[in-house]
Amino acid sequence: MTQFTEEVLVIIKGIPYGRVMSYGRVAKLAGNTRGARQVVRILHSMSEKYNLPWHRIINSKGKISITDKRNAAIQRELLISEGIKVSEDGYIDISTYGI
DNA sequence: GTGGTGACGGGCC
DNA sequence: AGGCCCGCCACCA
Repeated sequence: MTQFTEEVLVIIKGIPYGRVMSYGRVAKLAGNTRGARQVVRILHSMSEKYNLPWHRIINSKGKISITDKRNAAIQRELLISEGIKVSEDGYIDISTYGI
């Protein structure tokens, strides 16, 4: 467990209800501007056991970036259930819901 | 050691 | 917006 990883966990858990943040943004706040891919890894491996709001993480274009159709649909549902508007192809208005 | 692989980002059309 | 390209970096076979 590196320092960066801990920071990422704290930041992600700190994203308020109804807001979203991009991978790169999280990485930057955690202290590594180029750590977006590492954030992805952390989400993949720890989102379940650490109970992370992984659905509040989207890419810099404001779109759900998950390749797995199944999980992408789940993320969309979770966001909508938080009052966030998500278009059918997975776009979120980042200027409204972004941090 | 080594090469392929992403739930990515940014720059440039 | 969206496509293409390249840089990045931990992970895994």
